[in-house]
Amino acid sequence: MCVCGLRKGENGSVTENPDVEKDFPAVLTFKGVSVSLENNNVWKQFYSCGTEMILTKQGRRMFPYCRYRLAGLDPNQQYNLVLSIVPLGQYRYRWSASRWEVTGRAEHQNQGLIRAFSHHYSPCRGSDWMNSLVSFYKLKLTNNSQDQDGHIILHSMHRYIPRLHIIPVPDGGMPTNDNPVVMGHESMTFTFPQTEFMAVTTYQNFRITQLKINHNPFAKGFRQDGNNPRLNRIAREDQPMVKAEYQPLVLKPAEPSENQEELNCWKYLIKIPLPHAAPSQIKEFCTEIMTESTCLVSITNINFYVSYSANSHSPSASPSNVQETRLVLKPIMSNPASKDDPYVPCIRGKHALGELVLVEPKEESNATSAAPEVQEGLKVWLSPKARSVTPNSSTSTPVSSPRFRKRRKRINRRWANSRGREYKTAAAYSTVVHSPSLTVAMQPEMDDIEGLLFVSFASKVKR
DNA sequence: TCTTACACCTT
DNA sequence: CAAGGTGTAAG
Repeated sequence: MCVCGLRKGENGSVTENPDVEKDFPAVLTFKGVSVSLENNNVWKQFYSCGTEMILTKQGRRMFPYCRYRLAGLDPNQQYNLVLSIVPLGQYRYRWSASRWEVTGRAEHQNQGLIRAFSHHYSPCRGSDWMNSLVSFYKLKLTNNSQDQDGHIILHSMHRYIPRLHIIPVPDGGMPTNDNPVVMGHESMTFTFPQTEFMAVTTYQNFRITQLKINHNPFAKGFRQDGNNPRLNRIAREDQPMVKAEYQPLVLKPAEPSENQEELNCWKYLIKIPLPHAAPSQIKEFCTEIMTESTCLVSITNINFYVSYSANSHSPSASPSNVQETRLVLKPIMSNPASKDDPYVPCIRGKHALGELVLVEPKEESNATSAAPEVQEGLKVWLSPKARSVTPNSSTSTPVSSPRFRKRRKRINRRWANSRGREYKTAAAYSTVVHSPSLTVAMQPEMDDIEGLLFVSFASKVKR
C-alpha cells in the first residue's frame, strides 16, 4: 500500500475488529459500542490515491464524507455525536510532479480555532442513532481563519484525519454556548485510518479529481459519459478533421511555463478513446514521447490513467462499474520520499529508470487493497472480461511526432508548473532519457470496453 | 497558491 | 421551482 498514514494504535481508545481487513477496519469496537464506516469502499479507493479535500473560503463539503452505522449504544441514553478533524503528523507538504513531499514543519494550529462539528441530530437517543445512518455530509471545511459559520478550519497542504466522538449527555443536559458539549470519561472516540486526507485549495493529484467526478453526484457534469457538452466541445476543437477512430485526442497540451530562466517544463494531459488505445498504440505513443524528448529534454515522469467501464455502453452506467488502471513510467528517478515519511500516495511500483507498470484493476470490493505487480517493460492487463486476445491491427496507424507538436497550445498554468524551485531538486537527477524497451503483452477485447486513456507527463529542458 | 465567476448538475 | 454543491478556467 502506498499510503500508510496512520500508525496503528494512534487512537488508543479504539480496538480493531479482528474479523475485518487489518489495515482498513470497516468496523471499530470499543466498550461494546461498534461503529462501522458505511462508505468504506469509497474511502479506500480515495485513500489509495491519497485523498484530498478542498478548502474554500465559504466552506466546502467533504467528499467522501463520514458516514457511520452505530451499534451497541444504550437505547435510552442521549448522545451527542461530534466529528473533529485533527492534524496528522507535523509536516507541511507540497505536490511535486506526482507525489507529496515534505516541505517543512506544519503550520501552528491555533488552539482557539480548533473546532468540532456536532451532528445536526445531536443530541439523540441511542436507539435513534442506531436506527439510521449517521452522515456528516453537512460538515464544511474552510481555510478562512476568520470563519464565522462554524466550519472546520484547516491549513492547506497539511494532513488531517476525522475522528468520531460519541458523547453521552447527562440527564437534562442540552448543550448551550455557556454549557457546551463536554467530553466526559464516558466518551468514546473512533478513528478510521482510511479517512485521512490532505487539505488543498486545488486538487493536486489528477486521479483524485477523477475519483471525485466519478463518485460525487454533484460533479456529474464533468463525467466522461458521452453526454457532456463541455467535453464534447473540447473534443471537436482539438481534432477537427482527423479520422477519429485512430487519432489520439489531445485534450490539454501545455506550452512551456513562464519561468524560462533555467528550465522549461511541460505537462501534458492526453485523452485517447480507449477502443483505440490498443497496447501497440500505447507502445507507439510512449516511443513517440521518448523519441521526441530524448534529444532535448528529460522526462520526469509519465502517468497513464486508463479509466473504462467494461460492458457498459450506456451513459447511465453506474460509477461503481468504472474501473481504473494506472500505468506509471518513471524514466528518471526523482527524489524519493524518505522512509520516515511514507506518504507517497500516487506512484506505485518501482521507481526505476524506464520502467512501465500497469496496475491491474481490482474488483470493486477490494479495488485498492493489493500491491501492484511490477514487471519489466510494458504489460497490459485489463479486466478478466477484456482479457481474451484478439489480433492487433493498430500498428498501421502510427502517431506522428509533428502532429503532436502542433497540438500544443497554452492551457491553465496548473499544468505548466511554474515553480522553479521544484525543478532544481529534479534537475539534479536529470540526464538523458533512453527509450525503454516496450513490449506489449495482451490485446483486450476492445468491444467490451469504453473509456479513456489519460496520459500525463512532465518534461523539462535545460537552457 | 489561492480566489473567483461560471456552467452544469443534484436536491 | 430555487438553492446550493461540483470542478474548471482564468487571473
